[in-house]
Amino acid sequence: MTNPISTSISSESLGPSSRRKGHGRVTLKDVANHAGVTTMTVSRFLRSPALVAQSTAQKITEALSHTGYSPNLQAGSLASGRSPIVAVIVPNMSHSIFADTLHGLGQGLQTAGLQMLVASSDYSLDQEEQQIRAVLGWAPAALVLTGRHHHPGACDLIQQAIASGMPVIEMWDWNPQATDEIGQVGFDHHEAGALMAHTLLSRGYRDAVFIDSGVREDYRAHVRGQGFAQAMQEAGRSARVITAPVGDPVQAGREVFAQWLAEQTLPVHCGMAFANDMLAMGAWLAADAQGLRCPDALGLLGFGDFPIARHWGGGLSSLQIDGERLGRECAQMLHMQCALPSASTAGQRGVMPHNLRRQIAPQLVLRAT
Amino acid sequence: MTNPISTSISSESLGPSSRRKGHGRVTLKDVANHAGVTTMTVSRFLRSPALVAQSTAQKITEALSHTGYSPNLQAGSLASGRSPIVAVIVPNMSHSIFADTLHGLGQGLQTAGLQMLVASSDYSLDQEEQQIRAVLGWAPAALVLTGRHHHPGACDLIQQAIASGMPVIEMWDWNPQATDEIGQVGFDHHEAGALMAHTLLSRGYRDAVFIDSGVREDYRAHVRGQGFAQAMQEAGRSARVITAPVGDPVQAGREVFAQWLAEQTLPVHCGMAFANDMLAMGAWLAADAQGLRCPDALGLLGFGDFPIARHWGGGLSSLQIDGERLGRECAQMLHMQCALPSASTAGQRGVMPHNLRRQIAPQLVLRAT
DNA sequence: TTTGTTTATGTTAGCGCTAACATTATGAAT
DNA sequence: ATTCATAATGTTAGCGCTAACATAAACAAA
Repeated sequence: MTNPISTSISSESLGPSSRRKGHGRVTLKDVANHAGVTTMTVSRFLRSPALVAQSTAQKITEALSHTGYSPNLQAGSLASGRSPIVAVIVPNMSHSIFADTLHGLGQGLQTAGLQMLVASSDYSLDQEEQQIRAVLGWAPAALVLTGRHHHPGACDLIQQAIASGMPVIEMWDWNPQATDEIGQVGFDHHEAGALMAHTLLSRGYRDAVFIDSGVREDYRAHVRGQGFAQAMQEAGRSARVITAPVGDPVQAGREVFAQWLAEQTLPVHCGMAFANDMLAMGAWLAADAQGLRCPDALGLLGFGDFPIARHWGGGLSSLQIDGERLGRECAQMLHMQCALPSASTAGQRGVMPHNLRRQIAPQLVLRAT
Repeated sequence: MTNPISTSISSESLGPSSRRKGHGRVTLKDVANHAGVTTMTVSRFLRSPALVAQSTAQKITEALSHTGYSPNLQAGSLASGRSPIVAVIVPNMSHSIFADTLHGLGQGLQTAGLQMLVASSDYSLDQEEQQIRAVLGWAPAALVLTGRHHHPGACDLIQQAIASGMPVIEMWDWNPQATDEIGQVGFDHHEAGALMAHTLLSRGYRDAVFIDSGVREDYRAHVRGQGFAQAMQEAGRSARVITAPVGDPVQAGREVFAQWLAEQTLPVHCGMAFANDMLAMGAWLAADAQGLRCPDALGLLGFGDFPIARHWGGGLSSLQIDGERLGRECAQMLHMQCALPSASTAGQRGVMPHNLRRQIAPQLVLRAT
């Protein structure tokens, strides 16, 4: 009796010719044996304690702690056809916006006892399809994707998933034409771009440009650029979009600004909208070095409102997206759909009261620039 | 024949009295029926194609694409006792360092066909234990934790996991006394703190303070503070550590600096080391506002070398930790241990050639401050 | 031919759990 | 008592897959 815990051995006698031995873990059977009941009773106790008698419950509780039982979720999910896993695919988890989103999503799911299987597609639709295929193998309770554009093969998988009753959410974007069965948690990037244009114009800049991200696959940034350009055009102004180089975004912002400035005839008085705050910060640095101050000579408007933005050069104006809230909203939407083993909601799966759309409106934050 | 795909129906005739119907997915059986072989042959083909005849392989390939089969990983893992899941627990996934780490880890695992189940403990050891318990239910291929301090209950779980042959890694820290069976990927925070002290002293500051994080549970920051203080003491200087307020770290840096400055008798000439770059940036702002310039009046040394650090006020000096690399190193270490179904490595699990330690040395980056 | 060896597939029995039904105690109503 | 409802537990089968063994076919060696 060196170790009182985990002395239990599965399949009691371990018959001489057992063709397959367990993997050494404590199983329901161990607990049941210890408590003097069947596995079903223990299972029932774990699932809905109200259904077992007080006296039995006590014995089981004792047996559980004595054996140190931890349920095998693979077996449980396989048998019940329900899984506590939510699969999430983001383009990149080190970008602060997606990191925030994952954080919010994770926290939100946790409270519902759901777990998060995460993969990053690295902004590649091909990879995304692979990932979707891989995670669907777990028959997750739900699938959370980033954006509305997917590889055709991925679309098939998504359709199949939806058809089988699995909730699917596209986040960080807004697709009014999406099937009513795909959740949408995000905002319209075209509109966001337009908002940036209008903001700059209303602040008195006669002209404005959009500095787009150099990451070719970041189509949401490009769409903002298009929205920006269209709004400018509709206002009768030039609709210029410049693409920043790839690499360190702050440096890219610096460079693209310097390049742009070289083409200008002084004195400059222009609005600049950026695909993200980092680019804006870089531009601010380059401008500041040239003695160009905001908001007189220039109006800089970033995107994302990263935590440092408020502290940058007296305050960088930006379009704030609350990534964490976005994640939490996804989680909340899933709470309603993944109705866990709450016997009441049995029957139909994926009870979606049609409010599968949550618009997370960007918040305009005007500061010194 | 409206839909050529997924016309297959499991358990062929769906006998009149089948007590349990499948969940509607395409199963191995469907593929096997279509190809005219048994499920075992299909399974074998998927696992090690070399073992089935050319002609059969072709029929199976055809059947696979015709049915759109996607394996049920729950069932597979349950039957084989192997799981492609790696469970990862971080304190917070929105902090850029951990986000970078997750990114690196995710990318690294992906290449090995491993998937990542992520949970964040929110810097709470209690929550961490819960999470560990939850993820262990999936009998993951490995467990990756952050830091070397855990709840006693968690330690039991970890020991049990190790005993059952599961690779466990503690990252972002360095515990020379750890069991040889717990992987260590990180660095010694005490030493890192000492390095910060020595750096400031060698730059000519006669005195220096450490600004600690206000997050009580961020013990790694506190340990750096202790290392800093001890090194200062050993150098015969004052060993002052000040704790910043909680909340927006940049703001906290501002405030803590202002407070500190109020206690000084001018002119100031002091080194300051910070628990992270954000705090340092805040202090820089407050100092700059007072006309105190670096490196003459002050020597600021951040920690983490966040991407903006190089652009902050002409360049913020910092101790760089490559979070992404840290994650990749973890992944690489796991590659070796989670030897996937490569028949050759059968037999013992967790073949660890004792090199379960990877020191990720912080890199000193000296800039303007 | 017999025997052995290899190659390709099939059979059986489970992995650990839970849905669905079956059964037995327990008490209340007739 | 008899009947019926309810509460508490047990039985059986099977989720979809794979390990381990068994078999059959093909060919070489004796």
